[in-house]
Amino acid sequence: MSRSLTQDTYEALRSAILVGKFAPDTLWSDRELAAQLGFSRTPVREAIQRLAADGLVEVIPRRGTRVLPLLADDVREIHQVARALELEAAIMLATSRKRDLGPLQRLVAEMAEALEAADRDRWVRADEAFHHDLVEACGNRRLARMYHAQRGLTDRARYFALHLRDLPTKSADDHRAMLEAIERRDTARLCELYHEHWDRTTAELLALIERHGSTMPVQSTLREEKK
Amino acid sequence: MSRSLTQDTYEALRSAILVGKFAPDTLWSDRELAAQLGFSRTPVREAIQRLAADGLVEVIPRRGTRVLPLLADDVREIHQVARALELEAAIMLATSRKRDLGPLQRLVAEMAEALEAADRDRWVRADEAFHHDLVEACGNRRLARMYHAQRGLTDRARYFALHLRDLPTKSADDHRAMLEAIERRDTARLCELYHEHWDRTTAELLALIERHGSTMPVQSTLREEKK
DNA sequence: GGCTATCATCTGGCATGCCAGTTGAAATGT
DNA sequence: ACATTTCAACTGGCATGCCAGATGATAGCC
Repeated sequence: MSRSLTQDTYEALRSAILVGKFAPDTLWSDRELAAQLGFSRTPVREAIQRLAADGLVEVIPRRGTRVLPLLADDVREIHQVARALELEAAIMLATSRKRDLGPLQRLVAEMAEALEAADRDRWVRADEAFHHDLVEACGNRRLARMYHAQRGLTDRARYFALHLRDLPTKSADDHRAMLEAIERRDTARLCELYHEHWDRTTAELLALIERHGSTMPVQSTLREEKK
Repeated sequence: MSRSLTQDTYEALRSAILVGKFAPDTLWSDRELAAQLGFSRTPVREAIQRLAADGLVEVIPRRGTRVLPLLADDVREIHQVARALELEAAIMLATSRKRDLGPLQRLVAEMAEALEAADRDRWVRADEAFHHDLVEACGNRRLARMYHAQRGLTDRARYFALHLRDLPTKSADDHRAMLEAIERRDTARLCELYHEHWDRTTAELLALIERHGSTMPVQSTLREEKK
C-alpha cells in the first residue's frame, strides 16, 4: 500500500468508520484491530491517536476505543463550520483578480445534465467536485484541509440521504446562483445564498437522519467475521 | 501531571513550540526528546503524531521531526480561517434569541480600562478572553475547538507583537462596535466589521513579522541544555 | 434465591529491542 | 590536494513484553 503501516492503518480505519463498517458506540481493542489488519499494535495505536484527534473515535483507558456516532447535533455543527469556511473561500474567489472559474462552470453544467438524466451518482460526484474545487481554488490550504476534514465526516450520511430523497433540483439552482454571485463579485448576495443553501441542506439531512434513526442503517461486519 | 504521559508530552511539546523553545526548522529525534522529558519513546512518538496532525511539526522518516516555522503565509491563512469561524460565531450570537452578552460587555469595558492605564498585559488578557468567550458562547463546540486550535498557532507572534507596536486603541473601538452589532442583530454590519478588523490585525502582525524576520526572535534553549 | 467477594481475563499505557534507511565524516584511491 | 567510497552512528518504524486498572463471570456466603 503506502510507505507506512501507521498511514495505512489510519486510512483503513477512517474509511471503514466513514463507510459504516464499524457500528457506532462499539468498543474495539487495539490488539483486535491489529490482528485483523495483520500487523502489530504500535501502528494501530498511532493511527488511533490521529482518529481521536479527528473526533472519529474516543479512547477510553483500559476499556477500548469507542467509535463515535454521528448525531444530529454533530451534523448541525459540522455543516455550520463547513458553511463558514466555504463562504470564506467563495468570498475570496469573488474578490480575487486572477481566477479561473472554468472548472466550476463545467461542474454546474455537469450537475444540470445529471439532473436531466436523473443520474443521482453522477450528480453527487459533480456536487462533491464543485464544493471541493471551490474551496481548493481559494488558495488557502489550511482552510481547504479543515473543510475537507469536516465535510468527510458527513459523507456517509449524505450518501445514504441521496437515495432517500427527491432529486436535488433546488441545489442545482443554488450552485448556479452561487457561481453567478462569484462572477459578479457580489459578496452580499453570496452571504445570503450560503445561509439559505446550507440551512436547507442541513435541514434535509437532519430530517432523513431522524426518520431513519440517529445512526445510519449500516452495521459492522467485522464483529462477526472475528468469531 | 495528568493521567497520561502521552498527554503530558503532547502539552509540553506543543507549549514549548508555541512559546518558541524549539527553534523552527530544527530536527529532533524521539529518543532525544524522550530522554529530556524523562520517559520512553512511545509516549513521545504518539504525542508527535498529534503535533503533526496539528501542523506544528513534520515527521521526516529516518531523519527526525522538524519543527515547522510560522511564516507570513501561515499567519495569513490562519487569520483568514479564524475570521471565518469567529464571524460565524458572532452571527450565531446575533441571531440567537436567548443569550447572555454580559460577560462580553464586561470584557469590552475591561479592555477600555486597560488601555487608559496603558496596561498591555491586562489588555491582551481581556482581548483573548473576548474572542474566546465570543466563540465559546455560540454553542458550536466543534467550531470553538477548531478556532482555538488555529488561533493558538499565532499566540507566539501576537505576544511579541504586543510589545512592539502602538497601543491597540483601534482594536478596542472595533470590539465595541462588534458587540454593538451583535446586540442590534445587525449581521451585515458584523460582516463588514470582521473583514475590516481582521484585515487590519493581519496586516499589522505581518508587518511586524517581516520587520523582525520570518521567525520570532526566540531561540531554542533545549539544544544547549542537552550538551 | 439473591447478594457479594473474588479473580481470570480483558484493556490501554509504556518501555524496550531490533531493523532498515539516511547521513556525514573518516578512510581510501587517484 | 581532491573526489570517491565506506561505514559507524544516528534516525523513525515496528514488534513485543510487562504492568496496572477495569470488567464480568463465578464461587461463596447469607
